[in-house]
Amino acid sequence: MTTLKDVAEHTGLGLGTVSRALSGHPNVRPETRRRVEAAARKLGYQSNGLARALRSNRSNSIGLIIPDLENEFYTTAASVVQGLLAAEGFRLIVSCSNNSPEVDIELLGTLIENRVDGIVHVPCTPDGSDLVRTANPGVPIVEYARRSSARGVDSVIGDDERGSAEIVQHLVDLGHRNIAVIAGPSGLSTTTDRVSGFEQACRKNRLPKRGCPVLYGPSYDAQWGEVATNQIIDDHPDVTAIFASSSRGALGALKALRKRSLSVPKDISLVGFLNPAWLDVSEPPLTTYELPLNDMGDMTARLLLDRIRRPRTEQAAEPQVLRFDGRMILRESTAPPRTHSL
Amino acid sequence: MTTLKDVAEHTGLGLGTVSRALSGHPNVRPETRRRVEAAARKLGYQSNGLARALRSNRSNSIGLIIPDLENEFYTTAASVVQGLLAAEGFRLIVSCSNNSPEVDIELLGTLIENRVDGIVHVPCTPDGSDLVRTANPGVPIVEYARRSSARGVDSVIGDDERGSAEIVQHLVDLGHRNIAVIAGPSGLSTTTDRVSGFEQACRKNRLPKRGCPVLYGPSYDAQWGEVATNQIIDDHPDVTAIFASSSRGALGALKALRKRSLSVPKDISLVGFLNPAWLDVSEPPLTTYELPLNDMGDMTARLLLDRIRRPRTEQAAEPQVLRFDGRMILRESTAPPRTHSL
DNA sequence: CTGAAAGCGCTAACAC
DNA sequence: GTGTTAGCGCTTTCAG
Repeated sequence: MTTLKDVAEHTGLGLGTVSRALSGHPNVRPETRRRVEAAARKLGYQSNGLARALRSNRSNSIGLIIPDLENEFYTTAASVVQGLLAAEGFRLIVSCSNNSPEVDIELLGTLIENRVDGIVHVPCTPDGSDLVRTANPGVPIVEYARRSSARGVDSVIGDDERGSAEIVQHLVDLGHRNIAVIAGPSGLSTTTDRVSGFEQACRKNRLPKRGCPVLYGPSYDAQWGEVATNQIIDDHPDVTAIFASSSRGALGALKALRKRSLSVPKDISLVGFLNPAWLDVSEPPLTTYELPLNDMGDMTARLLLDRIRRPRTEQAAEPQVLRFDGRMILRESTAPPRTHSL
Repeated sequence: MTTLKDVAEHTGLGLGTVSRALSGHPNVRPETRRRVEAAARKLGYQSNGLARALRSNRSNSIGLIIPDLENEFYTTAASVVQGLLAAEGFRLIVSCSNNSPEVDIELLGTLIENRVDGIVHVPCTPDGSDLVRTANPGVPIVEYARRSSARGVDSVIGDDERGSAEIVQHLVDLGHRNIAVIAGPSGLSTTTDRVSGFEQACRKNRLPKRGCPVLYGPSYDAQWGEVATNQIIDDHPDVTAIFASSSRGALGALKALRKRSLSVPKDISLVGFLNPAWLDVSEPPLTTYELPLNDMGDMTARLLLDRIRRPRTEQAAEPQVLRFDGRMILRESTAPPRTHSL
């Protein structure tokens, strides 16, 4: 592979000059720059980013850790963040923890090892980015979607609590008093917040506590949604409405209900959470709570860039928590509770 | 940040020994290794991957360029590939070209600059990875899903042609003779292959050429699916079945049909292509052609690893083209052609 | 404006 | 087994 040195020798110029010419440094005669560029092109020169990053101590890359590459909730964020960062000259290194805390830690380590300039992190554990944060106070980290107890870390999250409360209230308004929630893994802030919103609404409306089961699961995926739904139908025959607190969970619930030939909303009402593209061509179209994912991704990228670029002294000492409101989307999956038995 | 040198000084050992101890080199006394490890932990040492990669000329990272981060077709591949590579000690750098040839080229350049050990590429143009290939004959590249004219590049693709032909044949068997296809951007091999399969089936069954319009579009996304569907209904009233040749296209078609209150399959039959998770909870569940994405992703990763690890001389001189067969999934979106007018 | 020189942090040869 | 040394390819002083 041709190096800067090769170009220097080829042009008879010094290494420094060639470097400056190629990196757009002002103090270079236009004529010289042209010569260098011509030689570089001719020799097929490709600058070595590793060497540059090592020397200049800036890698121009940002790490992103999401728990699931096949969940639109996270890939939307990835997409938005990558778009914005690319425009600012940063590369995005996307990695996926599969919701495993061990992998998560390991990935954080690798990112640090590769000297990324900043990290967007969807933590898989309550203490989240803490380990890395303490080991490495230098790298700016923004937590996305879920927040953790890590200190000195900004976060951009949706107002899950309020969203949950709102959507449950809608069910109550229709007359439901026995509502089940398909929750995610306990310990994640999203789960906690969504369940908390649910319980808040229950309390406010004096719903019977034991008539409103909360099913914590191993993940947010469709399979768990399916299992949980079957469990609800089997073990809680009084339940007339299900709140699937994630998009994949809703998908699973839909599948389970369909397999059992239960009609939504005639036999049972179903609401989702989040609004993936397919949710309004489902049978039936699902009532849900939409979060402004584009704005959230946008803000995540901006916040991180700001942390990277502004000297620390200028910045707010306290980490920021930016919470985004969503809105309910009424579709056709809810109705007053059934009067017949299943 | 603490460096190897710091650890060396702290332990009173030489730089080389410390390096060996930490990288698991056999020739180190266990006792010494323990001491080094303790010191490293105590000082919060984080090895610098950039320096290692620069020196050892191996970055342990693989680049992946996909055209769309929000399309499950590609993210599934990303997920599978990343899983396999992670197990082998490689990092995956995911980037997204947004189907823009310029961005695509640029991303390839960045990957090369950062000295990735290999590249998985979904090309956005007919000549694909060619530019980089010629500029940089050293880096192994595997093209995924779409193949290009680039020389010396392996590819792993689905048998789009046969899949198309099969699914169109199903429509013909039901009695349809006026079938429209919502195709993607012309020039992509997937588009070409799918259209070619379609035309093959048309010819074989002597369908009227001008009664079977092919709508090429700007992208594979849902919006184009919607636009195309409207166009078909408006401009081709004889069409009784639509072949949406991508998953997002099918989603758009479904939305358009729903908006016009056309019933599938009573008014019009609709088949999709590929089988995202939500496709069987849609209204109606869509008949489609499923590709073995997991196997394809798996093979992509293996092929690339092999190219990276095996000396070039041992390898097949000719680039390989691995074509994967899929299978039709019959659901409820097709029926004999309508006998009424719309 | 340009050249020379000093490293960034690490690995790999080579001596001991 | 361990220490020493020479760079990987680049940026960035510092002189001129």
